[in-house]
Amino acid sequence: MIESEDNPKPEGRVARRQRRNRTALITAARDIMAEKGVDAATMLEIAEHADVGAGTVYNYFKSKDELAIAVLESLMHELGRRIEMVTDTFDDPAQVYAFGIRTVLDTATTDPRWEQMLHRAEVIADAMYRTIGPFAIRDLKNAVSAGRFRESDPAMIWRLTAHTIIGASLAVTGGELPSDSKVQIVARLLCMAGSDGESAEELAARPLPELPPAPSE
Amino acid sequence: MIESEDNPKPEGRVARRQRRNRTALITAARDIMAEKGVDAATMLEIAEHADVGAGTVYNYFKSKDELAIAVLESLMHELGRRIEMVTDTFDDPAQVYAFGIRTVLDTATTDPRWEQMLHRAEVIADAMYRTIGPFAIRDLKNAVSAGRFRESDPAMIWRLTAHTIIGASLAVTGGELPSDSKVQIVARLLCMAGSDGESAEELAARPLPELPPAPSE
DNA sequence: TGATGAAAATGAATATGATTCGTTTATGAA
DNA sequence: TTCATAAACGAATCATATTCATTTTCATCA
Repeated sequence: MIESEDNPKPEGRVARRQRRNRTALITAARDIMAEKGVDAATMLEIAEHADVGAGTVYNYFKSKDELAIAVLESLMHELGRRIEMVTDTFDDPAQVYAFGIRTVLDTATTDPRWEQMLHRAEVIADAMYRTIGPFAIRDLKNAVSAGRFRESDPAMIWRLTAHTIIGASLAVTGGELPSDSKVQIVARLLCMAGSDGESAEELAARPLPELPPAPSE
Repeated sequence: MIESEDNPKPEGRVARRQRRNRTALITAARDIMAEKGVDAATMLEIAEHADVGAGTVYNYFKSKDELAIAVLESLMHELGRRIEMVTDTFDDPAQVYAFGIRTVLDTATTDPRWEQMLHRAEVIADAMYRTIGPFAIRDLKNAVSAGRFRESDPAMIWRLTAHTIIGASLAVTGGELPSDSKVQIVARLLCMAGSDGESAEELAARPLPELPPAPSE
């Protein structure tokens, strides 16, 4: 029964299970919250999906809110990774942005829950393209390499990108999103850089939405 | 006791009380939600502030969520009104934007609840100014008068502005805002155009934050 | 002026779901 | 093998959104 030689570190197995549990919880919460929204996702459902007891969740996260933040963190991290792939693949970062906007808009026009909010979506989206789109993220990478950012942490740049898209998306839907959809939106934004297994070549082959010409300066 | 001659419409008094109740509820909810956030604001507390019974709220709003949306709607309306004042007063719409960013940043560095999220705020804010700020809203008014927007409803433009600021604010705070702070943020953005009674002259006299030079195209 | 019924208000009761906590189980060291 | 500690557990607690049977308000009209 003695198996200590398998564990060079004394806390090996415990640490491993803890990491597994934490990851499983975030994954389960991410799936459920992205599907139904943060409010509708119950802690019991999340615990069951992660195969732990209801009380165990609170050994890893102080509250549901803290868990939701961890989920958002994880989504943002993944989003950053994928945006990186896209910007490595495409020349014009503005296209990345357009891609994101279009993805959100497509989702919104498809999802019946958003339908009623979107009677003016086409018109507003067009306005958004024309004003924010071409400007906000254009030459994002160039701005970074030209040292226009003082902050060296690239994660901040992805945050900036993602959250600006979220802000713009709220404008698309008239600001009447269900109040807890932040996680849902970010989860959907992941589509913008394709699925996880997709190669850079496949990404490059994806059809991009047309970007209206930038207003002349 | 007959007072029918005071009421040209038969439902005069009822309609008046209904309007008063609805307004009182939105006002109470707005105060409490802006103070503590949507989640922490309880329906009972809101009802008590509005001087109605707990059940009465549900005669006016189907759910807490619907009430929160009405509150956001009301805040956005007020915000639009005030942005209009500011844009009428100042020549450069970019300054309006900078004003908004600075207000959010000031609030965030002052409010102890946000303190821990803001260790990188100064650096990030600078990056935000330099990338989004000068571009996103620059010549907003000119864009409108040049017919660059197809949508004629000016409310959409204020939405776009406000929500972009919200998105950018999220970037400022690293995206780690309490999950239900949307109403809080909009409420604070109201400061950006000064208090309700402030005149256009007083607004013009307010010190504006410096706007970094726009990156050359 | 008082009676009448529909609309609105009420708050006690219900339902849901986050969180706590006393108990049980698993783990690593001695 | 035994012990001490840490983690897991889920039933019980608690907070609060929502419902609903009852009461109150009020415009109408005899």
